[in-house]
Amino acid sequence: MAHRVISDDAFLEIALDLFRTYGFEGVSLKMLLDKTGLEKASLYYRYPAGKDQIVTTVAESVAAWFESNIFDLLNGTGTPRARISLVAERLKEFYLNGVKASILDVLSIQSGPEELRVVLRKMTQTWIDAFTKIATESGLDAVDARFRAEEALIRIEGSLIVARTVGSGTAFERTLKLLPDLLSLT
Amino acid sequence: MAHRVISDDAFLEIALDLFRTYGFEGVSLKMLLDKTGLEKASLYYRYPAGKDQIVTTVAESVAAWFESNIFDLLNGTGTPRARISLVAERLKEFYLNGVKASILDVLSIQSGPEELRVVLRKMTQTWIDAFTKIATESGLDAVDARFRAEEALIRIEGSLIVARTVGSGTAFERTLKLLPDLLSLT
DNA sequence: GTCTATATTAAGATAGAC
DNA sequence: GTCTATCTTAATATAGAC
Repeated sequence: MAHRVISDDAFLEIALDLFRTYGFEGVSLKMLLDKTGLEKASLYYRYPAGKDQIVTTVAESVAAWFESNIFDLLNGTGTPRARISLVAERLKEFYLNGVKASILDVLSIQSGPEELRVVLRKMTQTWIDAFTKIATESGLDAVDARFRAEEALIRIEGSLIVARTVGSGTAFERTLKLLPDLLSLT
Repeated sequence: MAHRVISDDAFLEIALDLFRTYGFEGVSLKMLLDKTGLEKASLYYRYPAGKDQIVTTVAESVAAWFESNIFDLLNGTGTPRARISLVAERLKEFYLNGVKASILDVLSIQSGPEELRVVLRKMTQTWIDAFTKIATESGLDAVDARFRAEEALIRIEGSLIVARTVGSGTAFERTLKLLPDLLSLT
């Protein structure tokens, strides 16, 4: 077969889609090779530590995406309500109306490298912190703001599970609509 | 090695613990054999269809346990608040304060047999129905009751994920405490 | 930096003795 | 109804040509 190339970004996007769909153990190198067109040895050239390194890189790239597309926006300018409504739109796209799973869910299962779980734990904390901050801006005291921030993330994750289990994104879309009120935003 | 026997119930309990910890693809037959003491051929004698059949049987046994320990109780006698508080206790035990994962979460990932997802979907619907019924008894209209029932399940599932990701059961235990209010129970 | 070819290990699965 | 022994396939991983 002739040389084939695929950018690192395109590779990671395909890998993300596979991992969030089938989980770490459910994705084989063969699936990654078939979807990306790479050959096995080329994959190992890019990621010498194999699947462990790929899944960790995927999680880091998602964390980076959230950083610049969700968290920075939450901490940005404009009214809290305007910011959260834009965040809800982007979450809706990232999770494809509840069709695509959360990596905080699927990849936090006890499998794969410990380093992966560290990345996910840090991303979770950053998310809760950002929600806490925007709730605080709306006048809530620190304890209540953090409480509501955790509740908001809980409902996002929980509604994604229910969406997946019953096969309908309704619950997830309703959660997104409620986000401003959940965080008590002005 | 001498003959070893293990009851079907004990086998399924060990299998449940493995599957909810490592997921379907994360559990190998070898892990099941090591934990149960059975040999491979004996396992196939009990479950000719192998891992697919085992995980489906596990899910069915959990569904049966919920039926008689959670759903029947929700549909039983006593004030709604008294019933839900007993249910919360049992959920706390089943999920070991948030340490153990939900099979509606871990086993609903796109892996394993389709039959498994059917069992999980049915169990989810039964759960939502039971929550809806008890909320209706407290005076909520049908639409609002169902709405709150879904929210309650969403928060249980979501708080289990957050508990697992951050490594603390606090969020899950708080959800259980809030259950009566979430369902607006009298 | 990607390829073909090969090696190694583990997983799922079955045959047949007891 | 469990066991030992064996089989087959798939997964991870590497060597070396281009």
